[in-house]
Amino acid sequence: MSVAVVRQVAASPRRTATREQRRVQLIQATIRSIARYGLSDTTIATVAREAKLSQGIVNLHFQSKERLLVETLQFVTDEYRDTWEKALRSAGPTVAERLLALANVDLEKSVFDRNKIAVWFAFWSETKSRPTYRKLCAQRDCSYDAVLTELVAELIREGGYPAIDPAIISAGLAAMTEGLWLDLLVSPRNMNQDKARTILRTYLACLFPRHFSTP
Amino acid sequence: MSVAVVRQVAASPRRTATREQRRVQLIQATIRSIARYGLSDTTIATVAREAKLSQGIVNLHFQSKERLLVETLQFVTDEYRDTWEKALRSAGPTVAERLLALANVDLEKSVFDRNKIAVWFAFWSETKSRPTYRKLCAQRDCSYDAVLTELVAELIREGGYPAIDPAIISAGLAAMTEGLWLDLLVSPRNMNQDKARTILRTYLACLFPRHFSTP
Amino acid sequence: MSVAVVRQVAASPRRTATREQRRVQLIQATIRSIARYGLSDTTIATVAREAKLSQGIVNLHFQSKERLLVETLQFVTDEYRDTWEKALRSAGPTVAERLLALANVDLEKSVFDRNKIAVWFAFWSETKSRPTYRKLCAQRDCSYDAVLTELVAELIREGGYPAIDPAIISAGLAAMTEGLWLDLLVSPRNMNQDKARTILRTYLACLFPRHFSTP
Amino acid sequence: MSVAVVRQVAASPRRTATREQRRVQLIQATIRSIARYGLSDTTIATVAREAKLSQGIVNLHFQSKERLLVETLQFVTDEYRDTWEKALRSAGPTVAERLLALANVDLEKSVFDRNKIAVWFAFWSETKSRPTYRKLCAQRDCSYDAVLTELVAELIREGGYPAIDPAIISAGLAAMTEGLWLDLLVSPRNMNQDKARTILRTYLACLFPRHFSTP
DNA sequence: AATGAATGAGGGTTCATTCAT
DNA sequence: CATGAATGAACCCTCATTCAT
Repeated sequence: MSVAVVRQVAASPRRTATREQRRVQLIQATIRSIARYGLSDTTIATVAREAKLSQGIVNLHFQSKERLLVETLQFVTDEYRDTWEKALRSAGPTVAERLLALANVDLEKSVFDRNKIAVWFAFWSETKSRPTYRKLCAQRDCSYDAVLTELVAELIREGGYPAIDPAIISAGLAAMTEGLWLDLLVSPRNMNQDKARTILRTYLACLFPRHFSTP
Repeated sequence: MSVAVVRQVAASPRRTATREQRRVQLIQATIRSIARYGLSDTTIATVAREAKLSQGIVNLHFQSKERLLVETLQFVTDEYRDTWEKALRSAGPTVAERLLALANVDLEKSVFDRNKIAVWFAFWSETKSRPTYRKLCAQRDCSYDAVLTELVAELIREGGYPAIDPAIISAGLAAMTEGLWLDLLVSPRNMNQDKARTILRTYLACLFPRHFSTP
Repeated sequence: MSVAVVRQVAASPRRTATREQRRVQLIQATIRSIARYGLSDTTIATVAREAKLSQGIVNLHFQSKERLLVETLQFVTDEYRDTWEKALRSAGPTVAERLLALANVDLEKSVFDRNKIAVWFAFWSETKSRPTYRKLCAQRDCSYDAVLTELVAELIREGGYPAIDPAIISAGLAAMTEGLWLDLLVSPRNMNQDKARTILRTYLACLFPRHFSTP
Repeated sequence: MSVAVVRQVAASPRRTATREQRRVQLIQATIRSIARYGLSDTTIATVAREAKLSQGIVNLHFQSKERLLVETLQFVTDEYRDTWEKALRSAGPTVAERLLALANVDLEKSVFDRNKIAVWFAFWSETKSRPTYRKLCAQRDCSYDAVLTELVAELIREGGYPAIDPAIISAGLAAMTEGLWLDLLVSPRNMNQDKARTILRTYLACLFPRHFSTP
């Protein structure tokens, strides 16, 4: 993982650290800080402490705290897209397999993680007052939704299911996983990966009984 | 002394009522401020300005900003519970009607509102770093989920649907509405009350085809 | 003096201090700080310390350090104009008396003072990079020069001196007093009020021998 | 090792010359920066940028910002002395010619220049809080005043003017030119070389009518 | 000799809190 | 009860200085 590499660098803040490496290191520290202290208690000091670097370094590499946050959101967004694109590429050949792979990405260990989710919610919660965040967050969903809708459409055709607008189905699917994230965040005792998967699979089995079975 | 007088006045029911009004006034100003500026840009000054009162008033009535926020969350939570309890009371007699009424509460005009939702997300996002918030938010879901699960269970029995754990169904339902809130928050152009209702109804029709029809 | 009043207020930072009084108090503290530490070593902290008030007070009353400085320059400018206007009003009736009174204002004890002069030079030195300062400083000279030129013109007419452009004479006079300020600032041992007065009187005696005698 | 090579090179006269060139380059960059941004906005970064060199170079050659500034003042002082000494050497043989030459130095194109004057005022303004600056600035005037006073004394003797203390005259003359600098700095639209020369010549013609004519 | 990434003290500013009125 | 001036800790950011390269 790139995190490991960064950690290594953090241990020896030598000149060898590339400009880009430092930026990633600081972004990772920002993510940890948001997860740990929340967005409104994340300060340049907490980020620097997480990165085990000095205070001045953030403004050296990002000019301002605001830019650091924007680039952090950008990073998280990119990372998320990379994850599901990769999952799609390594999925089985059938439409059902591809759909399940895509849906499961959101419940994967590295994604269905309270720290990561805390970061998402931090940015979402500021979405209304900060147009920049909203745009970045909206972008995220755009291509994801397109792919999901396409898969749903194919599956409906393939399975001869009643002709329902696939966009309605895919929106419901996406909404459900996001709601499951919230449950993990707020009620971690009542939610876990298995349960989330069961809930989602149950939904899929209900929608596409000829492709998925009830868990 | 004036202290005695004050005590006396404070003890009178009329004064107490006024005191309570001020608190509500400030809590609503807090909600407006969070919706407008975000939680991390909500200051005592923005709250006081929204309430058209002086700076000192918040600490006078709530001792600290932290308490104001907690009581605001409490208020929002109570309001939400009141809303769905009332909806349930005024719902039709059948189980299906009651279930639909409950599910639709989340998509009601006064609830499915970007300002209100922005407040929910603000608190949710701090949930991980502030146990107090988490408890209040978790409470919210507790009784709601119990009622929802019970309704789902009854409907399954009533309709002779395959025996699936009703908790799994109700969790999925609840998750979906929360995900729809997120969509409204982040992509207001792609989401609205009608679409949300269609998505939800489609899901219900799929789950309980003998009770709900596809929209 | 208003300074005395302010001092009194500074000793008891009570609520009785008017908004305007506080502003004046802070401006006076700024002047002392510039005189003592120089403009580039004048910080909000030094100003607050001089005023015996807390750090936050400057931004409370002036929003920013920049505004405090501008208003300080404004204050100094106004004060200077008041001084010479008052001197002119209380001067004798003859033109020569009025001219001497005006010229002597710059060498008066309250004006020909290293602290005050240090403040003038501080702002003048930033004049080139800060248009706001330049405008305020240029304003200062405007009306002063007009009055001085007028007096010179009358004196030339009255004394039947060779017809020289009075603006040239008055510009020279004004320049000389400013140069004397510099001497007091840089070489306080070689310059003092008496010497400055002698230099100026010698110049006037040379220009207008029928009105002024060599000291 | 390369260290040895470097040492060797450093010892060579050619390298020393380069070293001196770098220092001058940096001092001139400092002058430009002060003229452009003002003393309090002149940072090591602005100096390095003006010199088109890296950040670290200033401390490499001057150990500290403070020393750079002192040496810049020293440089400016030396340059000024060189200018008037040269002017004196290339002046005509008569006392009047020498006096005029000396007086005109201050109004010469290379000296009567807003950038240069801005630098002078920057240092003068810090004179009160920084003894080092004051000494350097006072030195400047010392020899200049001596020469000027001597010329004035000779001229008085030569012309048979009334016996006035020549130091009083020369101080007035010097003060006037400094005041003219201020006018150029603060009111560049109302002042220029020609006007300044006229003002000064008018003064000289008034003092020494048998040597100078009114312009 | 020269670079420029990194540091951290200290700058201006914000803001929760206090308190005299 | 209500106000708003005042406080000072803590924020973000700048910048003189250091040092590995």
